[in-house]
Amino acid sequence: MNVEKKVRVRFAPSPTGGLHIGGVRTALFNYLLAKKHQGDFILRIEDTDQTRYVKGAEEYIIEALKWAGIEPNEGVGFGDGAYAPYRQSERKQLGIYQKYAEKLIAAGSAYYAFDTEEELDAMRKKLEAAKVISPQYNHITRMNMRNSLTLSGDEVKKMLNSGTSYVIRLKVPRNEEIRFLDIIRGWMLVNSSAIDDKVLLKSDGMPTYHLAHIVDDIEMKISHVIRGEEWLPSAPAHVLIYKYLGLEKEMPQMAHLPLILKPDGKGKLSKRDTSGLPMFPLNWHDERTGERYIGYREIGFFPEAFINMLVLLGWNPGNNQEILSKGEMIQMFSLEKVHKAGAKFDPEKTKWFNQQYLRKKDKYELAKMLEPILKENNIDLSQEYTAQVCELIKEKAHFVKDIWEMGKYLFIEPSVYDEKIIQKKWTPESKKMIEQLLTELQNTHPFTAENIHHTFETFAQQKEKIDYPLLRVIVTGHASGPSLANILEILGIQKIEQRINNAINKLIGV
RNA sequence: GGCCCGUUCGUCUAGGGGUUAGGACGCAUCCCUUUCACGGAUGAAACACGGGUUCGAUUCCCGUACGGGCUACCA
Repeated sequence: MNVEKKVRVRFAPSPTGGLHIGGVRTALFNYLLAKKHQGDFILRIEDTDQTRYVKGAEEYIIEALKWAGIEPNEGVGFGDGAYAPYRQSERKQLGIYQKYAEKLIAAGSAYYAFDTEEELDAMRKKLEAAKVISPQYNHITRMNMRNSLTLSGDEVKKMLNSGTSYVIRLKVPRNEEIRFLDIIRGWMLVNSSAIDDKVLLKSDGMPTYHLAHIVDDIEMKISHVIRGEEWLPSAPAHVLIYKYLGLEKEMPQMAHLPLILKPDGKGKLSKRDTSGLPMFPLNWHDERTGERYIGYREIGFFPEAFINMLVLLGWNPGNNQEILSKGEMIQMFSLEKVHKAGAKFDPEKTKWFNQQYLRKKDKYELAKMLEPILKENNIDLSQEYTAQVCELIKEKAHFVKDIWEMGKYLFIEPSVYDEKIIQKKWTPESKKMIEQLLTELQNTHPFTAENIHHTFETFAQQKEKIDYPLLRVIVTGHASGPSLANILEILGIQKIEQRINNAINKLIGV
């Protein structure tokens, strides 16, 4: 390992849709490694497949990274560094990839192939019919195809000049051991015979991922390639390309992250998964397909909780700490501690993380976050009042919106009353008890939870037993909730009076 | 099918040749609380299987099973 080399990592998504949480985790791990080593974190857009380009995806990726707090310091949307442009379609215009592809051809490590789609199809069908175990364009089959290895030099020249459509393929050798080190998995050993002659440059002049990412990683001086495990099978081909380019020494270190798996069932997490929590950081609307997906931001996740949950999917700090600030993550992060096995996504635990962060929030902070919901419901109360409600309800909530849902009765007078309690507890005598108690409450000064509690006690001692569940239902409508004295304190005596009177009027006929 | 990767409680994981195999989520019971929640306590719950290596394997090696990934002019 070259210790002199500055850590430069990149997140390189293709703009083919909304960034799903697996992608965010990959970005996060890249970010953490960069920050830990005071390195650079780059966003590169890999838009080499024009047929799959989705409008808005790039903006989505940028916004998602910003929201999650894992911002690149270089690249598309984050300011050009010394290696612009950072969009592969733009880099293609500069002829960067063509140059490398031709270099490989000149070295005899790649070749032109003129086969049409139909010819390729026919070849595969033929191989399948012949029960060839893995039908692919490789060191054997290429000799039966139309390419610069089988055609004469003159023919090739003629076809090239006449504008015949072609691709450039990697000439993968027969029976050669390819070895490389993966930081997470250790040494990998693969025989080249298992690798096909990958297309490097497509007929539209665009590079494939295989060529493009290597060229860019080299030119952008990337030190570590951190990507998902789905890339592991093609990594040996990539090693070969570095070698043929004479860039073995400059090859970045590799780290293949374990996949995030579906919570139930099998397979890797997909955007369509409906296990209860979103698969996207932000709302995503695909204009082309019309599909809509909700995001973590929109259902009320805190970005800190979101990345905390993600970082622990496949990594842990080596102790029992689970709530980690971004600073702590950076400090403790290391690729060596990344797990090898895939991690099943657990929605329950994910919610728990948000709950932990919610509890740590200050009541005024929460009140501010609750404001939009209150506004929506035309509720206009002082911030102090809202803050008190937040303080009281937050222990029960997972999300800010839970405070609204669970504490609604603190904002709005109840119109319905828990039926079970009413049926069981409400009697003509209840009215008297409640009214007497109200009088005592009116004489409670100052109107604090402590004094209210004291009023209850003396009332119960000197007058009669208090039916707490009934009182609670009359004031809040609900059979359960936080301490009644606390609720009463927040509501204040005026609201209590009003609620009790209204409730009695409604219930009297029951 | 072929190639590659993986396998510790239901889930996320710690650990690692000799441990009562630890923590967290979830679950259950109890305590606290006039209720729910929070908090506290307790409990049920795991080294996939078979062979080696070894005095001793959950830990190392090899197989098998199972799971996953890849197998495009997609990334």
